[in-house]
Amino acid sequence: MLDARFIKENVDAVKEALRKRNYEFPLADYIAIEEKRITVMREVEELRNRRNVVSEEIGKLKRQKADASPQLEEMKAVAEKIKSLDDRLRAVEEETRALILTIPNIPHESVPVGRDENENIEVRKWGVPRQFDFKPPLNHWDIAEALDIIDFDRASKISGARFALMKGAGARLERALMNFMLDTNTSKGYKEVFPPIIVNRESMTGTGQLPKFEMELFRIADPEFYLIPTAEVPVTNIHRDEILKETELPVYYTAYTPCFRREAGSYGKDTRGLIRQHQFNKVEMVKFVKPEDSYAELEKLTDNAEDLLRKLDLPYRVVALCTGDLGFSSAKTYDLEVWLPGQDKYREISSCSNFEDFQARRANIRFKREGKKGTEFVHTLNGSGLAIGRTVVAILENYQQKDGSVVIPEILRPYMGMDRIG
RNA sequence: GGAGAGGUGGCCGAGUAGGUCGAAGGCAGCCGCCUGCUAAGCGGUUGUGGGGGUAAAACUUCACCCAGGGUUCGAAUCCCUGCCUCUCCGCCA
Repeated sequence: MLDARFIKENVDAVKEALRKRNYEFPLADYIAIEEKRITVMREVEELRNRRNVVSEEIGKLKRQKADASPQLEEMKAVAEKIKSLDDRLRAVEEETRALILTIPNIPHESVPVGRDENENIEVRKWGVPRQFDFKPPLNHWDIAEALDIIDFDRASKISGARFALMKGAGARLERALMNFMLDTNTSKGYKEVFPPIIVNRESMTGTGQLPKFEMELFRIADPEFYLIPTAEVPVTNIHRDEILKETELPVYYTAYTPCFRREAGSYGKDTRGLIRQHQFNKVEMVKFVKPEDSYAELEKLTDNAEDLLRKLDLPYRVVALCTGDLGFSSAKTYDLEVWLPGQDKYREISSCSNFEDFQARRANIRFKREGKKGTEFVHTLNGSGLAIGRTVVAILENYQQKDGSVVIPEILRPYMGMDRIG
């Protein structure tokens, strides 16, 4: 959420930001209603002041056993007026809040301007895609089914499309990756947490999934809850409605959680395999930092995610998302894309974002500077480290052998208790 | 699922015959004083958000005693609903 006053004082900048994002928004309507909100608010406050003053008088008169009927008469009218204006104020407030919650974040000045994902900018590349002495390299689902480590058919019997049943070494690989990632992240100062994975509406609003993206979430109807689409939601909301001490910052968390996504509107995409599932595992990193540090922290966060890929010896590239491809809440995002020989292209495996104070304002996460009065919003960041299902895909495809087996990356062997599947 | 108890400021904890309560008192914190160090002692001070105001302050005003409604000229105090916490019983991994 943007600051209401900031919008008013920087109309042109906001307009420009929305335009760069190809985002349609009735900004003029919003500003008009916001001005009305202030006007009505002043009116109500003036009346309330009058009420406070006269009510005190009435109290005094009554204690002196004096007659207060003229004041009582006046206050009756005032009270009525307050009530009706209050109703109006509430309506206007709801309207402004509903609107402001659907305005996306303003892209950072370093974000490349572009229409869609085709205009994202490659920032760097690491590793060299392997040359196979057999052709063509297989898709991960063919590899996995041949090894009997992922069973898509039975998963669809149990649940439906876009679910997977991991078996034997496949299940073990999933668990090994989870542990490897958590161990690596905690060694870099991230505190491990294991949060609830069903959350309330406030938490979803805090990080920006609601109200705009209800269609992408699994919802539990009664009582109302939501399944998290990413650990970002519960972990960022750990500090919702809190005021942190300056000395506590920065705060780093890492969490493994299952994630649940409707994938509405992606019916044709990635229908086979593990790439796009309704349920998948992910290890996430989340940071709460001081505003002046957040862009340096984004670079560090991205490097932490990259380090996982380097340790697994998987070729990848880093892409800076352009303004048209940026997520709703994000001010700047780097995507990490891992090389997939089976698809002959790079595919997203991590997304690292700086939300600046956009989520902090929604979730009311503040901090207090030493010796200064008042509070400020923190900056929040998060990044996948990493999406586990897609890491499995990358390992199967990059480490496949001519005989159909898959070599386990060096660093995972202690976790796997084997150096080869099949 | 059944039966009770409770939710007050950074913390502890007063405050229910409705008015002078943003809220006693204590602790912690901060600023002074004092004590050759430390402790004790003395005085003062210390919430958040919004509006107005200012160069910035000062200042002023509204709201906030879990949340949302209601009663009333006036509510931390009365009524209703919800959420959360705790205790006992049942059930259960």
